[in-house]
Amino acid sequence: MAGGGRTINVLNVAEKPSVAKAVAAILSRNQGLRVRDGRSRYNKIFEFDYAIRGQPCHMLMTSVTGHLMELDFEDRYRKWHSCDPADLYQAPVRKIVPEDKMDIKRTLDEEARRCQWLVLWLDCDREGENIAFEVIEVCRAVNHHLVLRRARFSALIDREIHQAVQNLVDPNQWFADAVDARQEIDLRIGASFTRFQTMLLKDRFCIDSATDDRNLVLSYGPCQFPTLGFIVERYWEIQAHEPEEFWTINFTHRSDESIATFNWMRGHLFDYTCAVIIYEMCVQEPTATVTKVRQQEKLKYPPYPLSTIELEKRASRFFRMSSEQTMKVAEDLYQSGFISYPRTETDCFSVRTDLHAMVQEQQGHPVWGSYALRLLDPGTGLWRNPSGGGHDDKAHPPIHPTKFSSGESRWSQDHHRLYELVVRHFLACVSQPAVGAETTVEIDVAGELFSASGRVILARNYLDVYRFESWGGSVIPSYAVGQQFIPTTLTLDSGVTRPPPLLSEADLLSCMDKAGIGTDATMHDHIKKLLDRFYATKDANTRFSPTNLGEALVMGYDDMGYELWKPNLRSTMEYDMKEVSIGNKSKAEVLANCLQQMKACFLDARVNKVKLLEAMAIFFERSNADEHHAAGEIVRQCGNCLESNMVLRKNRDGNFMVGCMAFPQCRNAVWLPGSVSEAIVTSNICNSCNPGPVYLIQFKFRRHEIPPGFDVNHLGCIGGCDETLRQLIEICGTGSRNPAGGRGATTTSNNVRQSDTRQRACIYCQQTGHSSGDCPSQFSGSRNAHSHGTNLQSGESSIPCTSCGTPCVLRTANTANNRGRKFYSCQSQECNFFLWEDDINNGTRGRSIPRGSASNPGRRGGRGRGGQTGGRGADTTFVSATGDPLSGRRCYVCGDPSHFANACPNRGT
DNA sequence: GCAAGGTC
Repeated sequence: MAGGGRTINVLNVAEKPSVAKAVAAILSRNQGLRVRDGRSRYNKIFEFDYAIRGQPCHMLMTSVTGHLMELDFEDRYRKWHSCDPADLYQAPVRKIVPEDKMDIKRTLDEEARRCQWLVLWLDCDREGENIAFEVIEVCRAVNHHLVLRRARFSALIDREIHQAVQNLVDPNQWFADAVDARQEIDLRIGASFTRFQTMLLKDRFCIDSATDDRNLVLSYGPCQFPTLGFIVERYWEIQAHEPEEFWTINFTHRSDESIATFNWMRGHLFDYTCAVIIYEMCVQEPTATVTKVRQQEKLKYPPYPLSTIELEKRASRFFRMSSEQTMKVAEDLYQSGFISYPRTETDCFSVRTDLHAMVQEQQGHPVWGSYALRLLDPGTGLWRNPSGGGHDDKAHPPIHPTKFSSGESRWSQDHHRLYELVVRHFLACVSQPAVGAETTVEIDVAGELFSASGRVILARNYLDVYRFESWGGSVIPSYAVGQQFIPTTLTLDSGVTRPPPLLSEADLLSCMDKAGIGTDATMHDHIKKLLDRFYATKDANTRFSPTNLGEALVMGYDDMGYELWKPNLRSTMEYDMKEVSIGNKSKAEVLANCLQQMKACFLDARVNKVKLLEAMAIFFERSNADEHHAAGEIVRQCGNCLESNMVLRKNRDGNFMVGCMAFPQCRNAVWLPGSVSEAIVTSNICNSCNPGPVYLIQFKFRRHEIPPGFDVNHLGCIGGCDETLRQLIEICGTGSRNPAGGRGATTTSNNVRQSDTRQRACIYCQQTGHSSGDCPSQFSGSRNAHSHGTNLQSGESSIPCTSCGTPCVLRTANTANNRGRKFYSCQSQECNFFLWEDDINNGTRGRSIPRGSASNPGRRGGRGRGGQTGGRGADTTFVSATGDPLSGRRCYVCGDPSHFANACPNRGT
């Protein structure tokens, strides 16, 4: 770039009007800056003269508003019935400027024609780079000779902007490619699954949530579904929770000064007897000896500078504002100049930011003005340079006030609240942390350790301005090591574990942030979409529950074994995009790979659509239109409800069954041997079974799973006449599973969710249709799993363990909650099967309890996995707080010193 | 009538 020469026209394009204005003001130093309208009313054109490396330039500075183009399928694939949704994985796509962006395009067309250079001032992230190429495409189309240059800047600060324009670079194709790939994948997956599940389910079920079901769309998207997944997963976790009683010892001590509450350092025990024994020891020797007194200064730090997600989370927590409303109000405050750009990941201020000036602006405020004054007074020592949270999007600063206001007349309550939050948060960030003095005291009572702590606030500092947070103080008496005293109260108290709460909006945003679902600018959109699509609801406490529709969809895909509702898919895509953006992988390679996998997944989901239909049928009535869609091959008429047909189905785990189509109203089912690898309904009819016709099924068994003498191919009948099938069911068992706990059993709704009409299964063979009392497998001789290997005494009640086949013995519980209640427990050392006797009559098939949680016979797996469940902290291992076994003590049940009562094998007999 | 990402 040689200096001097003729003046050239330079078209500068920013991502949004505010950036165009700011850059123009900085570069022109407000000297000779002219403004005129373009074709779009929002996107003004600024004009000024400037020299780039000595080259005199007439600068035209304008903007777009985000993406200029949209990706969509070519016209002939746009109509929903125009093609098979599977075709959308290779249907041609194109980028076009949508109608509402045409006026911006016209401005660019007109201005680009008369310019020699195009300088791109888009945000310096991947999306910005992609928008840069959209602008290039539009401008180059009207002017092939344009010289293309990219300005790289990380903040709208004088030095940064001048430096950027003097050091122009090339646009980064890799960054733009990564976004192209993301757009295409999102479009193809979203459109194919949305069309598929909408067309599959909408007319088959009476979905009552929609007011007008002609417009009902059951959308699928790689961000909205994982977001729904978080809500459903937590909901299932709550459903699966079984309260457990626990016991804890509380100790208080009152002195002249105050009262101290000492917490048991074991936390709590689930074994009542163990707790009682320890409690009795404490009662017998109640003298407490102080073993430790620790005094510490504790600091409570102010929050990091405000990013979008934190703004949304805090507005939700402090004001119960929805993230959508927060962003709407923040946008308005930004547009009118009161706060900085509200979509930012950055949570640290640049060292060049003039923080003092920002604080000075606030000193006239009637409420927090005096705090601002104290901050500015070096004598108070209140000022502290803010620390950062380590995030920087290199495009925008943290959200902070940009203009003083003591409240505008047109502001709504939410405007007032949000502006106040932004200002107080900012003032807190540049303040000293609160200081407290904490005292922790540990005492020993009969070998048991207890602790208590107190806190005195020494300096509130930032808490004076950040009224949304508090830090409680509490006073306890003074203690000295070796001091002894007698408790004021010493009690054994019970409590129960509680399930975790439903996800709040702040929780949901955290989950999304952690899993990389959405961006700061779109997270609230995804949450809103779930509400708009009737997939979830939000209560007055900002907590989310899935609707029947949302739960059914997730359940359907879960039953298929797919994690389409989990965040992994998005994370993988994000990883691939990163690879494209740094040149490790090509766009074509990532697209081909991802789309091939997703198409296979789509085709597979379509084969297994019966899972979605079954899940929907749990919650919704079938509509008349469904008559034509049999979800399987008909085997016979149902002999139970006499209304519907029995059809052959394959489960997620690959096992076959024949079930009534009226499920869940009718739960008649015949489970087939677990060794079946293939099953096809034939047109052959059984000659002996009634009422007919009963169509024969061509089975293929896995060779290594059936005994010698049986053929791998078998033309069988499920009507009851088939001896071979009956024997194989006895030998190999069936593929049926214990229905997972925690879903569909407890919530009520006006939809069909039939927990109480569940047909009970026989505990021996797990078939429905008969009870355990008349199970045919009980009389069929030597192949019975439970007839061998027994060492039961005669007359002792037993059942076979449905987990491992070893006989279970009947025992009597001796815990506080269940004293006297009988239960079966498996005799095998390797198996943890457990079943309450009275549950047998409820159709429960028992459960296995994890090793090492001896006092926890009731926890059910459920669908909820991972994450914390409420309350269960300490296990019941009988060791002291230091980890040493309590010396000299023995199991109180059997006297054996090698273990304690909680691990005693004889406990409860 | 589908996605998610920009932004007004």
